[in-house]
Amino acid sequence: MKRITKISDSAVRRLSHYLRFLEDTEAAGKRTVSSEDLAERGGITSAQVRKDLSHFGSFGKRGTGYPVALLREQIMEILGLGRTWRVALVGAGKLGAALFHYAGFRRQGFEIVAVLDRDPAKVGRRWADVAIEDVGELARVVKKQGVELAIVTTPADAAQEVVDALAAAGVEAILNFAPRKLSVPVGVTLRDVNLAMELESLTFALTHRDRG
Amino acid sequence: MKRITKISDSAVRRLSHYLRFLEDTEAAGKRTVSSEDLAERGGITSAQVRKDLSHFGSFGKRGTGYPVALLREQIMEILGLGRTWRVALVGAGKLGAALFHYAGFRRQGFEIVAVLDRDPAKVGRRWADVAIEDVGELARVVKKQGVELAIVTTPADAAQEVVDALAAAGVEAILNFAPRKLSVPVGVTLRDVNLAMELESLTFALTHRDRG
DNA sequence: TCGTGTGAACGAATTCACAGCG
DNA sequence: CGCTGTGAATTCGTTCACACGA
Repeated sequence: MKRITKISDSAVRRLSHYLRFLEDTEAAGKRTVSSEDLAERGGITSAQVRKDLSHFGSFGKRGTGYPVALLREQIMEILGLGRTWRVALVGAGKLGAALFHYAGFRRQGFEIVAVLDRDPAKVGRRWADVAIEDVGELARVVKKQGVELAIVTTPADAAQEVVDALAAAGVEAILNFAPRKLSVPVGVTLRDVNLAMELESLTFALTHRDRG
Repeated sequence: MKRITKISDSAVRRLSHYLRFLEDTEAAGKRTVSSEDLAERGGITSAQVRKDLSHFGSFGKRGTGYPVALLREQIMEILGLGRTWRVALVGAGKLGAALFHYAGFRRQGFEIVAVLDRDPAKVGRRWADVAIEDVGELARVVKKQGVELAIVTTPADAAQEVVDALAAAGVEAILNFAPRKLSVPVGVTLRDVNLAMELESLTFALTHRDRG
C-alpha cells in the first residue's frame, strides 16, 4: 500500500461506498469490475473512482478492470476493517438501544462490549449479554474491556462531559449523536451525526428549489 | 434576502450550526455576536462565517457584530424553519421508534404525522397519537396527511421500493437511514445517514493516524 | 483494443487582506 | 477604532485526456 498524504473526507466515504458495491457484486458472482461499474449512476465519475483508488495503490489491470474479491479485501484493509473493533455505547436510551441491536455493526466488525448510562434505574440491567454500567465507571470499563471507539447517544447537555471522560480514558475515536458541538483534544477523532441538521438541509432544499 | 445562486452543502450545514449557537447565546442573554464568536473553536474561521452569511444578505453592523435574535430568525427563515413540516416515518422498527420519540424534532418544527410499516403485526398499533399504517397505503396516507418530507428506516432491501412509492406520491425530500445507495427522480432531494459509513471513517482515521 | 493510472486543466470552496461603514 | 462585507489569492477536490501496460 502506498504512502498516504491526505485523503479527503469525501474520498473516504466513497471508499465505504465502493466496498458496499463490491460486496453486492461479489455475491452476484462477478469476478471483475471497471471503474465505470463502480461509479454507478450516482454523482460519481469513473475518473474519480480511479483517482480514489490510486491514492492507495494500483489494484486494477489495464484493459480488464479490478478483481472484485481482491479489491474488496484491499478496501477493507484501507478502512481498517481487517479486524474487530471494541466499541462502548454511552447513553442507554431509545437511540442507544436501536444502535445496539442493529445487526449490521457486528457484521462489519464492530463489537459493542460495554454500555453505560447515568440513570441508576438502568444500571445493572442487561442488553443481550452486556450489562449496563454506571457512567462514573467509564475509565475502569474502557480499560477493562479494551474499548477503542465510542458511540455517544446521551442528551446534549451531558455529551461534553462524557466526551471529556472518554478522551481522558484513552478513547481516540468517537461517534457523537448528541446535538451539540463538542470539543476534543488533538489526537481524538470526533464525528457528528446530527439528525436535526440533516433534516434542515432537506428543508433548505425544499425552500429554495425552483427559482432561488 | 438576496437572490441565491448555489450554496454548498457544507455551507448549509454550517448555517444549522450557527443557528444552534445563536439559540444558546440568546438563552444566555447576549444581544450581539461577532463572526469570531460564531466561528467558535472548531474548524470554522470568522471569514467563513461572514462569507456564509453574506450569501443571504447583510445582517451585521460594522464595528458591532450581528444582532443575536434577528440573525437567529433570519437563519431559521433561510433554512425553511419558519413553519411546521409534516413528516412521514416509514419503518416502525427500533430506529424508527427512537426517532419518533426524539423530542428535538417537534421543537424544530418537524411533526411526524404518519408512521408506516409492512409488518401486519405492527399495523394498527399506536405510537403516541399516531396509528401505524400499512406501507401499501402510502400514497393515500401521504395525500391525506399532507406529508412533505419522509424518513426511511426500513431494512436495506425494502428501501428502494419505499423511496419509489414516496416519490410517486409527491414527497420531494427524503432522509434515508437504510444502508443502500438509492436512486430518486430529479426534483426529489435525498439525504443519506449511514451509520456504518460514519464508523468506517473513524476506523480509517484510527488506522492511518501518525505516519501514514 | 480496452480500461487503468496520472499529470494537467479546471472549478469550487476557503482564506486572505483590506476598503468601508457604523 | 472595530468588525463587517467582499474581491483577490490560494488551496483543495474533481474532471479531462491520454500515455501505457495487460
